[in-house]
Amino acid sequence: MSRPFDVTVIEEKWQARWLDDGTYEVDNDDPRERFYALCMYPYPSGAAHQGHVRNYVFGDLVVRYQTMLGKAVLSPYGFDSFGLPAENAAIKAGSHPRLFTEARMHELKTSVRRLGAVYDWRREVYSHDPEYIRWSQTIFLAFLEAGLAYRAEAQVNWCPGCKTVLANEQVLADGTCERSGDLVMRRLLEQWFFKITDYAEELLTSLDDLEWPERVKTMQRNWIGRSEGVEFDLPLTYDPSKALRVFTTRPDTGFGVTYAVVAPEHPMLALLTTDNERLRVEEIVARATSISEIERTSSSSEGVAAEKRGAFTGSYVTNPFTSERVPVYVADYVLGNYGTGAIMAVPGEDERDYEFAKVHGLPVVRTVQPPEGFDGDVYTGDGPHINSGFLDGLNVTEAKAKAAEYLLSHANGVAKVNYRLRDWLVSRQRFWGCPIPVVYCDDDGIVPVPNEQLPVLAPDDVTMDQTGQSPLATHEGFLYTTCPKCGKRARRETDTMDTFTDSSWYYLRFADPFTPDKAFDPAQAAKWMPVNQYIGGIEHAILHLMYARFYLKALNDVGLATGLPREPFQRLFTQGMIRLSGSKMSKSKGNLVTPEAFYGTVGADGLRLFHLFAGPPGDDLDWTDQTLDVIDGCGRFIDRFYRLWNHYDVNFHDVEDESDFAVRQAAHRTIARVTHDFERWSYNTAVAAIMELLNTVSKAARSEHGIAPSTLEESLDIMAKLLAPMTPHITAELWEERHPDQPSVHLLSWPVADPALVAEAEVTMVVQVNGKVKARVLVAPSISDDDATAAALADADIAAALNGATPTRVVARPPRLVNIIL
RNA sequence: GCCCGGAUGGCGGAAUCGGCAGACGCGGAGGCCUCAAAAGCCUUUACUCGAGAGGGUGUGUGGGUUCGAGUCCCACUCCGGGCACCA
Repeated sequence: MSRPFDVTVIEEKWQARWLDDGTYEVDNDDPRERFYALCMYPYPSGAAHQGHVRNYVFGDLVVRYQTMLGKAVLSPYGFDSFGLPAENAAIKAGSHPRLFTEARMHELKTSVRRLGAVYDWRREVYSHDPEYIRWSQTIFLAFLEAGLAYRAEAQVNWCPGCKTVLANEQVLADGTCERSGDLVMRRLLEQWFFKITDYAEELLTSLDDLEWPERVKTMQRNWIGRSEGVEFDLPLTYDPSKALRVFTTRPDTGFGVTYAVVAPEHPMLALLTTDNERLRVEEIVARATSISEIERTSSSSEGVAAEKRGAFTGSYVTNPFTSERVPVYVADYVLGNYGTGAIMAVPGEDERDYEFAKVHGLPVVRTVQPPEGFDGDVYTGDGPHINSGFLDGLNVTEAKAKAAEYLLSHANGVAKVNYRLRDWLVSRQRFWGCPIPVVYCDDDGIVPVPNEQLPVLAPDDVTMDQTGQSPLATHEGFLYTTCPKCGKRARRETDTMDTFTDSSWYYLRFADPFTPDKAFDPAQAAKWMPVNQYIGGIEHAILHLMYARFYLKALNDVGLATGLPREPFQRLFTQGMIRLSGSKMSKSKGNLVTPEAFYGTVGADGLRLFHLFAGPPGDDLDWTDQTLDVIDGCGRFIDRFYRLWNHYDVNFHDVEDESDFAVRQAAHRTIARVTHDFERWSYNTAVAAIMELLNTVSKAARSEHGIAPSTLEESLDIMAKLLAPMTPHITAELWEERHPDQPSVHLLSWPVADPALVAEAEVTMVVQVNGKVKARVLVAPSISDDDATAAALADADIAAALNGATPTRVVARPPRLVNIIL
């Protein structure tokens, strides 16, 4: 498309200007009201794609808009620069991940600048910066000292092909390794954990006060998975001094317990297993621990080898409700790391127990009377209890309370809250991450690396080969060191931290990136925290956002964030994904439409306007055949604005008259609309409002009657200001041409609508007869019910529609509507 | 299976508090300008009956509440997402 101006020259001029002038640099002692706007820490995967563009267009609009509102806006940028893709690329190319990463960082930085997004680049941070590593390690050691970091054995994802542990995200939905395609195994390994479960309750309850999308909050609530129940003892029949401890949320179904189950990992399993049953039990345990998680969890749905999923242990326990003995089974459908790792099984009221009972021929007792007509096998709803002794007749809620009370006094029962949330496994057997700063000494055990020896950096002279093992584990210079306590030879930890640790505190370093002697000065960070507006993709709804919340709470508790809020992100906006013919647009799918394709035609401004206009920011965006036409339309709009600005085809009259008043009203009402739309994240309607205004002003200016110069100038200035956060380049350029004596449009105040012009002298009131619109009359906005009714009945069209009939009722809702009922 | 979210013209979408359904844009149709084209500008565009004036229908389906429902309530269908043996 041909443009009436040189888009590339203008855009590059202003991008250089903003950067060189430090227009969006902001100091911590800035006296203005503060606003912290932040887009999620990006992984540097190369030049920006449309997903990035969408993210940064919204972010940049917030930054520029809040600046025009007179605030000191913190807008930092940095890179989540550790991670697997760089490591894999380096292995493939036989080079160092740093080279690959820094090249990608450069590309991404160049392309966000080309988009016109503005940042305080002095504050740039990136995860693999030795300084950043130092503070990441300091935080780890503070957690270690506080007992929030600990080492334990854990079942992890093990890829036999790569001979390494994988993160959950690296395991595909079918249970195979994303890289080698091997079936991922479970393995018991010593790993580092963060005690996020200590914060389960706070992470859950403080969600309530966050201005986050309900969807994200719900996902986090589900992930935390709070459930209230009772933990109690099932005494062993052959030795009642010993007991199997179980957790249940349905103590009311206790009379229906016909067996008990322990997880294959349960510590009492050996004790429970009798010689006769040992072989079969060991089979179950071997299978459960060696097969993939997917295989273990999917076999029930497919009914594959159902009888192999569990076996009788040979022992019995006593049901405290009935005093009857029930068999104890081992089964893989009970998890070792939730609750007590053992359950009471109630096949009458639990689907999973029923499935198992059916296969193993165990009795089913129903304890809740299902409603009439219920024909299922398992009833989990409410109803009066039956077959339940002292609980008979009670509903579920009543019976739960009474049964819990009974267990408290008869079975060492205790009310208990369990969470689905697990501790955060942070060890990664990877090279391209932040090294975990501890050493292992034969005499002193786990010894933290002392502060003055930080950061612990991975050596550069490594060969990234295809063995799949981290080169740290075999690099003798790195591996062997001296124990900080006793001075003897000791081994370094060769695992690195999950990269989610880096993105859990970067927003704090952004607030105070210059402090040389600590991760951040809480007093400085407190000036900006919490982030006023956080913007990112819905795909981080659980992991990143949960981890970052945990970090700030933990940093508070270990004394590194004293005086800071406990929640990092007050408002969150999650933008929709870009889809191309139904699937997510991504580099790996090779279906990218790069932003570069548009810079020479509609420019960054046109592309930005498209992303704002295309639909609600939170909705997914379908990239279709029509999309290119819409993008052209956005460029066309900018051209029309440019031409009107330059008085192309405009007729003038000298003195302002009624037509000018109408134009001015439209302009001021648009200020009100756009401002309101910005506040409620409705950018598509804000763009539509400005388009409407341009149509109105153009029409007036091109009419034979023409427009007063003062009216045109006022309207154009208003439009330029309203457009400034959306299409920053062209508005800056035009403003400079017209107002060379003034500061840049971006440094001016956001326009305020004149209330006198927003107010309406007359409004259109709809008159209906039996709910159908029959006439429209002009009335004063403040008209009374009676006057509105009178005005409606006086209308000629209404008189005709009534045709002499007498209304049975008139509903007057002035000034919008009067409805006459016959 | 459970939990969220959604369904409006040919398309993306608008309707903020229960009150004119379809703003704005894309696409289409017709026209102006031009030797011609591109660009630009103007008109028109939910469906349907009608030459027209005008009428009827219409927000996934079926009910309900109300003077009035895209909006609220009940039941359902389809689509998208999250979680998925968490006892």
